[in-house]
Amino acid sequence: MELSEILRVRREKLAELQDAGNDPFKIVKYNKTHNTKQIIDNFDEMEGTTVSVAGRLMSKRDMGKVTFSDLQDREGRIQLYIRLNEIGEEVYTQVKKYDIGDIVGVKGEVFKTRKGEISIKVSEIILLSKSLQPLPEKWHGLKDMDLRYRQRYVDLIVNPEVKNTFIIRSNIIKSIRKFLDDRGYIEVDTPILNTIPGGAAARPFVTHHNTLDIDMYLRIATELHLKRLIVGGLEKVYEMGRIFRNEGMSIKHNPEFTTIELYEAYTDYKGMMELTEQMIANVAQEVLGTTKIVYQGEEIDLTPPWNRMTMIESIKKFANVDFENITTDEEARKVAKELKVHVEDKHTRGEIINLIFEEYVEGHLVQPTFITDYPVEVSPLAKRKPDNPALTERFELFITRREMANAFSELNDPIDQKERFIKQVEAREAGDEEANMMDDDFINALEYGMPPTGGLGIGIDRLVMLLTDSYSIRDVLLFPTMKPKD
RNA sequence: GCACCAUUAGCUCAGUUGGCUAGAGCACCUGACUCUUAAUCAGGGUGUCCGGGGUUCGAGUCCCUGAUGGUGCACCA
Repeated sequence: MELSEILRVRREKLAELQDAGNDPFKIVKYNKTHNTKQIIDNFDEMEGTTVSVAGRLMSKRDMGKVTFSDLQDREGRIQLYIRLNEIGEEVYTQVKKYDIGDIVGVKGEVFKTRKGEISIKVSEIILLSKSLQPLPEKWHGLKDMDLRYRQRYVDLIVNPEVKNTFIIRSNIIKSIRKFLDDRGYIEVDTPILNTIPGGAAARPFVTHHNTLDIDMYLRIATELHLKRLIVGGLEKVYEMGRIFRNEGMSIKHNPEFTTIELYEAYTDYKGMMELTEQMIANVAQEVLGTTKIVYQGEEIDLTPPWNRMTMIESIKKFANVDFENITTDEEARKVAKELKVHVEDKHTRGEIINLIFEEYVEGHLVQPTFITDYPVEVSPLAKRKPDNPALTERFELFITRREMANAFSELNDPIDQKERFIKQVEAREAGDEEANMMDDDFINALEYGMPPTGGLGIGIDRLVMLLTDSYSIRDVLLFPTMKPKD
């Protein structure tokens, strides 16, 4: 295949270097003393000292016998001042052939130009890697979403805010770990390859194990394994990791995404509520330095305590219907019809409450709000409220109209749990592909006795979106799922 | 899954009612320049107009179809 001129020229430059015995790809290391930010931030102490830095050339201003260039490393950029007299004719001729995108190591004195820009007066420069592909244009960057997602490495080179998002993502994750570790939690790893996918209502990815000759499922949640560990006496556990759901993609859904689930013995959903607001506020404070943030133009106040409302109260408030007075499935269906919420004959009162909530309430929940007391029909793993067995000790957290967390007092009654699994299996047999499967071993674990336990799950990607003001989940995933081009 | 929009040079984008050899800026190439910073100055267009059909004397432009992406809806406790 014929290369365009722009690609051909760079390959020729590389071949020339190789022919002259200067193959940049044979260089194995470079000793740098500083990064660009250290020099910029500490200029007063560093002026006049000799440093070595390494990075990518991002621009070039060739003035004949002097060349200015900007070197970019992870922390920032610094200007290079490359003077013929300083480095000699032979090296300077090489420098003239350097391209934007090349990786170099330089040594030189820190100084400030007449125009006041902190720079390095280069005394030694060496090509550490040749770039054979031209970078996108210098002030518009890379805008094509398709290219940005498929070639994230280019996006990261030319769009600084992208790099920043993923540094914040890393800091958020570190901050969460520290928060939980400081409270005596232990981090665990449970299987991603499952023979029974459980802990959530979702369609799994199916794969095959050749030696065992069985189908296996990628996990859709970590819940059931983590609760087994509570049975085992680990008392406080968490797992942060990737889960997989074979469902649609959207601005807030990717087939693989990251959650944290945590379980703590001897507490309940109210304990989880406090932990949730403390943890998220703490993360925001540590990572962003504030608990008052802006998401897509809306101010969000993450300062605890957050709003709390039962699901039935929220429906009363936003749909003007009081389910305290609606006790039968038939009445509930009638109300749904009046509210123009589509329900089927099989739907029960609890399911209808949930459907009305989704239709009428979610869209109002901008500031952090805990919605509590979910119907038992939509909460197959949550403990019933002692004074009302139709409801569960559960909450979901909503911020910016999005579900951010889900938590409950964990159901530890093996007989009740088995009955709820049976109901799920019936739903599955009736065609609901997202209903839970029977997990006999999990029931067995509960039969040994699980202490009263609070459990919590948080969508890490959605939290990162919130804290980095990212519009799409794809903007917080380094390599979002993409369809192959051909 | 449905609808709408997009796809033109390495990148960011123009391209009129269907009309002559498809344009600009950056990048790149040649040359000048020892404090520039969107460096400047002089010269040079490097292209599968997303793919495949069709209409037409003539298609980047119109029609059909496919691909990928974006957005909305649906799906997703």
